[in-house]
Parts: sequence; structure tokens; C-alpha cells
Amino acid sequence: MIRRRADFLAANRGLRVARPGFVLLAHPNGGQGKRYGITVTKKVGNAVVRNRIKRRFRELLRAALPEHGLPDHDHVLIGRDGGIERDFAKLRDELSDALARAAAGKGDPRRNPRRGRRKGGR
RNA sequence: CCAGGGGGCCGGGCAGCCGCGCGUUUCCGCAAGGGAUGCGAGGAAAGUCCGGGCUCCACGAAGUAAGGGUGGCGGGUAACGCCCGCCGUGGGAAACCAUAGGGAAAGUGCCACAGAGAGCAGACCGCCCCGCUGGUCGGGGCAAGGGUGAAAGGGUGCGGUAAGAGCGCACCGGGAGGCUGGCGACAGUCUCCGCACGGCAAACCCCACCCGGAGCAAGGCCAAAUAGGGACUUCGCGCCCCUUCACCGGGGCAGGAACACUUCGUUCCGAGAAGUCCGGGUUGGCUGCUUGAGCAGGGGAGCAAUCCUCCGCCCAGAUGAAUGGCUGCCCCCGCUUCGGCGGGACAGAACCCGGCUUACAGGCCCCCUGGCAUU
RNA sequence: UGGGGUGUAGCCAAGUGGUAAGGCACCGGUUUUUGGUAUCGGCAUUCGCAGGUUCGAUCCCUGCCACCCCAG
Repeated sequence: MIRRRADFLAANRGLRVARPGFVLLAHPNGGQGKRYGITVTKKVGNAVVRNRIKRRFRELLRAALPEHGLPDHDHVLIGRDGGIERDFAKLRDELSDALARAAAGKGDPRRNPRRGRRKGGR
């Protein structure tokens, strides 16, 4: 379990694999074993929705991480809009696929960090 | 049966396997850990709009001022801006609903446009009388009718008059005083006053009542780390020497502690302690932390809100924050080619209570009003 | 947890009891051979939503909604 904000920010610099239900970040943590963290922003929904997404992600990681996880890496799942009504089996397939891609070292291009202050429009 | 009004309640259920948080207990026991067992989100947990408890800070009591709030009366409550009952006003055919509802002859201010006149009134169209006498004339009386406006200085009718007018009278409305009923708001009634003295205080204001500030990231303890700092206040500081006006600073002695005890000896202490603030450091753990204005049931008081009493119960305590995954049966809704398929509202405790407000699929129960039908 | 602010046309906004300025943008006309410029006119604005006070509410009061900011 990742708790510190600094670890989350560090994970943001690692591998990024995007899937319809979530975004997976993987980042080496220097021998601390397989750790995971979950991020769901307020944009996705209210507290009930966010909590439910986090619970489902925990269940996914509990099943997948010991076998398919990357050793000595931090794994961060970021919830996206469809994360609550998406079929659980589909999420599970997407996660193992994403972990395989991350293990092969293939990530999606990183988002451009530090764009200007979002103000007055999206 | 139809239409309408008011109130209360529920918020999917059962089971299996794997997993999560906390408590209790047990096991080899130093610990980690394993086993067993109990409990584990809401009616709004939400918004954070009021009121309290609790903790810290400030403060003689009380009062005044400033600022803010409340505003019919009585009751309930720990308290409230909440709740209950009643009164007044407005709406509705009714059940019932709404209501910030003190003061306008303490003062100040505002009432646009229209209109003759808008605040101790005013005369545009008019009506009536008189005069010269016939005109788009002069003098006077009137405020009933028309017109403007949200509002035009009581209303309707009769009398009266040149025309009119509370000018007079009857009823209604209003004001003042008394009487009766009510704890009271207020209601009823009698007498008097023919009655210009409007509206707005959710305009300033006046009156009555209420309010100290901050918040569990409050507050307390421990560890680590940095630093072994600075300023101020209070209390204290045995004797001698140096320095000094003194404080301060340095040295010695007395005295105290340890070396099991006594003696000797050695070492250490030999003036500081408490509080507040500043500077610097830490963002770890424990506590506060869940038994409380608690919940269920019975009885009693009260129209009710609510209160009293008896008995029983223990019912979340997380901290990147505990409820998830899979499956079966039942329930409800929609679609249906009758095999099935899809869906199940609003929403997640964070110190704890009492309210208010807002969101909400679907469903259940009770009472009342009106209409139709039947008996 | 506590505190503050904003909401008016597509955009930026003034107005604070009497029927909503101004600028940009857009549309139409005139000028020009055409475009630009210039000039004239036009904008169907429930003044964030719902109640209330008032004769009358963007303005006053109450309750909501959305967004933004600040402190710990």
C-alpha cells in the first residue's frame, strides 16, 4: 500500500499503460517489493462511486499482483469514468494485459506535464 | 369508486465460497503470525444553516457601548432561528394550507411614471348660483359624478340642498374609554367620538430579549530529529575572596549524592525552578475515541410537543481511510417471439448529540373533506 | 473543519428599489469595382434557481445550486 504523496508523484514518472477502465502506472521503487496505490479523482463521481471503484481495484490487484506484478515496482491504478459499471471480468483481462505490456517495457506516451493553469475552459 | 387534503413508516431478503476493519479469546509464545468468535454506514451518514456538550484561551461580578441575531401568546427542551397548542391575518366550496405577525400621533427618509392634486391636500373634465347679458366671458360655491394611479383623506342607503358635503340619520368599518371571559395573544359587549392625520420599518431607526473567542488538525502524553539557543516575568540564591555602585561572572569552603553499610578516600552536584513568547526541529505513535440529553418494550401524566417511572440491551470507530469478487433462490419494475433478457433510487460515519434544509426508484399503513352509486 | 468571493447577451462587464449602460463578437444596410476601414441600425437577456417583502425586485430578506479562492 502506497501512502505518501511523494510516492504517487514518483510513479507518475514511470511507465504508463492506459486502458478503457483505468490507467496503470508502474515505477521501480528500489527494493521495497510489490506495492500498489489507487487514485480516483473527484471528477469521476461522488464519494460512493469513488469508494466503490477503489474497492474493485483492490480486489483486482489482490488477485493479479502476486503472480503478474512487476517485482520491486510501485503499481498505481487511476480510476476513469467507466470504472464503476464496467464488467469485472473485462477489467481483469485488461489489467493482466496492461501488466504484461508494462513488464515488456512498453508504455503509452506520457502526458505533457506542467501545462498552463487550467482556467476559463477545458 | 372518483377527485382532493393531512400524518406516519420501510428503503430489498435468504444462503454458499474467497477476501477487508476493529474488539474478545486461544496457540508455539519475545514478537511477527495462525485458529475461534462477535460486531461492522444513513434516513438523510449530505449541505454545514442554527443550537448545545466537550477541550483550550481570555475574563473580578454586574452593567454600558459596538457588532450580530430573534420578534403574536402560552407551553416543551440542555438549548435553539426547532417542535407542540392557541390567537390574529390571507387563500380555499371543504378537509386544510400559508404566515419575519412588536412600534408609523420619537424622529429622519422614500412613494417613479401617470395625474389638477401623493402628504397638516387638490380642482383637469365637470355640477350649481349670481352679474353683464349670450360668450372660447367675469365673480363665487361644491367635491357627489368622470378621468389618472398600487394608493385620491371611510363604505352603502335614505334624508337634505341652488348644487353639494358625516351636514343629519341607519347599518357596516375605524378610534378612545369601560365592563365581561381568558394565564395570555385576543375575543365579545356597552358608551362616547361624525372620524384628514395613508403606505413602506425584509429603508435608517426605536423597543424588548439573546450572544466572550476558537475549534478534536481542540487539548494531553511519548519517541525521533534539530538544538542544547534568546527575551521577559515571578520565587529563590549559607559563608569567604577577586571584580563591580549593584546585578552578573570566576575561585574556594560549608552542605548533598554515588561507590552495599561505618570511617577514610575518589568522583559528581554545589543554584536554580516555574510560566509566557520568539527562534529552530518534527510531520511518527499513543490518548481524546466512543456508554450516550443512547435504543427497544411496558405503565403513568398531558389535547399535543414532551416528561416521569420500571425492565431489558450494548449497537462502527477507519486514518491513501474498513463492506469487495463470484454464484444460487425469492421480491419489485420494464421488454417479451412466453424460452428468457435487462434493471433495482438518493447516497458513505470521521469527536458526539438536538434540529433545519436539500436529494430520493419503488412500496405500505392510518385519518379527514367533497362527489357519484347502492343499502 | 473554518472563512471569503462570484453568477447580468456567445465573451468581458456597469448598474444596488421605478422596465438593464458600454466594449468585443455576430447579423443587416450605406460608402467602395471587391475586401478591409468608416458609419447607421439590430440583438427574443425568465439578471444562477425557488419562495417572500413592496404598488413595483437585477437590487431587500430567506432557502437552495454551481464555480472559484484562502487558512490549518
